[in-house]
Amino acid sequence: MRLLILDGNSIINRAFYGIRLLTNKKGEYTNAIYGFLNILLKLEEACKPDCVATAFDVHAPTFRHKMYDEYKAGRKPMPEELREQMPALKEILQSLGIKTLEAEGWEADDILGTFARACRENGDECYIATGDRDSLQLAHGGVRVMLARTKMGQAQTDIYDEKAIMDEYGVTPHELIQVKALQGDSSDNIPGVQGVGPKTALELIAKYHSVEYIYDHLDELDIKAGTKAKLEKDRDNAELSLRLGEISTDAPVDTRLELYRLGNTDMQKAVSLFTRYELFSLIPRFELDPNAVTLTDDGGASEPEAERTLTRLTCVDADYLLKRVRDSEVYFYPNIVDGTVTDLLFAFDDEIVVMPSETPEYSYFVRNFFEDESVRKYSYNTKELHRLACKYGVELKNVRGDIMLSAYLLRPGDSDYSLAHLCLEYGVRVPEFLNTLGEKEESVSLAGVIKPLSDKLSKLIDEAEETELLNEIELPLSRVLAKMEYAGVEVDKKGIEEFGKALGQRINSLTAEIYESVGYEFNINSPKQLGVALFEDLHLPCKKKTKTGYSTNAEVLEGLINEHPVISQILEYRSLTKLKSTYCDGLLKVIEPDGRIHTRFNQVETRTGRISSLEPNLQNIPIRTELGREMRKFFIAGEGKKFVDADYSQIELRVLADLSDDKNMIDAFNSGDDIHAITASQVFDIPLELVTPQFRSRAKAVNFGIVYGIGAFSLAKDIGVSNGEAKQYIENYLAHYSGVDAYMKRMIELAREKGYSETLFKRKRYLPELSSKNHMLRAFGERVARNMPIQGTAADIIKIAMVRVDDRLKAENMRSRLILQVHDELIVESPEEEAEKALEIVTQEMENACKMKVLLRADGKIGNSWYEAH
DNA sequence: AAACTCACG
DNA sequence: ACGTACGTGAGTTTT
Repeated sequence: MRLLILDGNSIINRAFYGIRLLTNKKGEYTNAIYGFLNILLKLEEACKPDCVATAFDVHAPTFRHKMYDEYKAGRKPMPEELREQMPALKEILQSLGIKTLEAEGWEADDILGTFARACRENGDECYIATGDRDSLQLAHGGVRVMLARTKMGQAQTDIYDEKAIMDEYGVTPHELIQVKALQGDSSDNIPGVQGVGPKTALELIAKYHSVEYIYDHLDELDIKAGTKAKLEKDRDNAELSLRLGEISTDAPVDTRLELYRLGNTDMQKAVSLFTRYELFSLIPRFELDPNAVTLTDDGGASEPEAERTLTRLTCVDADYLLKRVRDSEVYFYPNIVDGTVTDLLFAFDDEIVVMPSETPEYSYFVRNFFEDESVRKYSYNTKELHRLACKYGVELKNVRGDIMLSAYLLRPGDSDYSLAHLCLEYGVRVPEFLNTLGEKEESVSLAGVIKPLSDKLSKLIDEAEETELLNEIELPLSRVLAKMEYAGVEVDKKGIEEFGKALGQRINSLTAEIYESVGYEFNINSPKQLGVALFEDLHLPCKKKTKTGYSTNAEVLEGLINEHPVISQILEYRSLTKLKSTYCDGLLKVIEPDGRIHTRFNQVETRTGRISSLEPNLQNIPIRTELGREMRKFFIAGEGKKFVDADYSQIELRVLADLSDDKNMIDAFNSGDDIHAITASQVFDIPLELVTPQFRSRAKAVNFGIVYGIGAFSLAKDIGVSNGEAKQYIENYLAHYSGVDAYMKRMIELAREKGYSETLFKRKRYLPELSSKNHMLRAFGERVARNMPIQGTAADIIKIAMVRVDDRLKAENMRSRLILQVHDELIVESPEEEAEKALEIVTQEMENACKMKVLLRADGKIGNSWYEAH
């Protein structure tokens, strides 16, 4: 038989420090559990054991004293975030049928040693898994030690047997104890011989094999006088160390291997624990069957749902299917391959009807089905369906539900909204479907979950009071976004190419100048090489470090600008290469055959409710520097058209004024537009007419800071004043805008009570961080509790505006089209003769999207390019 | 895959 | 005593 036995404490420690802190939605830490189970899988895969056991330390009551010594010796006590995870891990291991072994007064490695001896004596194979090199001494007589390492987040194991240890250390495993007795180990309180390090110790043992022999023959041996003296002086310590360093082999544990055989998984318990700790990706890897259990809404488990048998039917008669869905609620799943919708699969009770994209009638069916207003449609990822509708020149009408959008509203921090994953999270059974060849057909199974998931999620959305948000904002928005993606934006390809070429030339000459300044050639793009060049070879003062080396970011470099001429060359190099690679080369790669760029808007990405743009990201096209801004000249309106661009003026601050109901701030907005100047006048107590640009800009920074959940330190850094001064600014601010002060406090309190923050439109963000024992995390949660309602409400408002602009353009039969959104800015491409009217519509709908205590102002402009229009 | 840097609101 | 503002996506290098 083959046994795998783990040093639980050692492995969970590696896991904890190797993976960043993770929590489930209740705020329970899970990173060490996740990491441990990951390593366990790797180990099982590597040695294919018949039996598995895990050993944990249990210290005797006298441990307290030892702990104090250890603490003094520099060993850190187990952090609270890790301690909390231990009981959960043990429970999970038990549910997987893996016994956990503990013996009071014994350490885990003594238990490992005991099993190693038992296996040796009984002729069983033994694999010992640990992160601690001390256990290498056990690797003899057929016992192997697997050293677990977490290298860059990846679990890795190295297997050591007797030979591998000889090869690496030049001594036998048992002799490693002798080596350690001489060199000592401060973290284990093993004194060793003062002044003898690993090198000398290894040398001595390789030559003489044991501490005893060395001391018995000390006079005769050929050892350097200095070393001899040290050995003589610490003889007692060496002998004590020998006893301390040897792992026991007689811990009181039951070593009968048949007790530890794999295969006694408590499926229900395991699945519900994996679900509770949200270890979804591990469920299939541990070969757990998510259908073994049905989770009740409160997180408990009940008897599994009955197996459903699906029948698959390929539709051969489009009219028949059209008739069958008329006047009813229809649940269907679009199969998406390479980003485009192919087949549509309709779920009727337990019959799935497939409309394959290859059928001649597909196009006829799609047009009629999409436009049929009598069908109440429930599906998944409706934005893709709306895009398909654009392609066919029709509209997808009467969409009542989108599982992806509902799932996003319920848990906006998740990163995986695939149907399979949602079924795990919400405990929906995935019916299996095998075709006539006996192969699984995933798309059929997924079609089968559309209705049960829709039902479950819509109930939860209702309970969260997010039904209106879903129906009035997100669902209609998905259609608008699809149309924007479909329309795309025209770019001047030649212009970008030439700009890129010019940048390339300047980059080349800068590169040469930088090599000249530094004195040799290196990769300027490598922060590592650049750090060496600046801070070692040029001896520039290093002010900040990252966790891997020198920090070379723009802020650091700007601080060094007077130290050396190469700094400004590097800064220019950085800004030019960024422009060239991300914007010129990057955009050229994604121009489609129609000469336009079709970005994709992600509606289910941000935790605050904003949308994001990807492949390419058109929400971060340069504007802050003049050269970067040039890029915007290449985004142009089509032939005979204009860009109509409108952006909200200070929407987040206006939202804050409204939400906080701060009389002073509301008055400020209603009395004039220059909010930053008014703030400066109030915070710095100067008459409005006397506010200098410098004070205005400081006030602006304070305004931003307030929205972000400000700290004095960061504000000070941002505007270059002392810490105390920044603190004074914030205090003055909150004294003048006392409504804001009270509001911020209320937001944190409310979020702590409810466990989430929410926007005016009830969009929620869950904040387990607020109940964290970690100060940093909790402080972060508090900043988010202040920021999310503001950023999120602003996001909700522009979404409403987008839907209304789209509706108006349609209602007025216009050919103008919304094409881009950049958080507080909307861009419409408009036939020249419609531009003025489009401008009026956009600004009007933006300003009236939401009735607030202050006016929402939108400024608009018309131009031939994005550069001109913004 | 992670770290670093930097573009935007 | 600690580390330091909210929200994103992409290119490059390094492990």
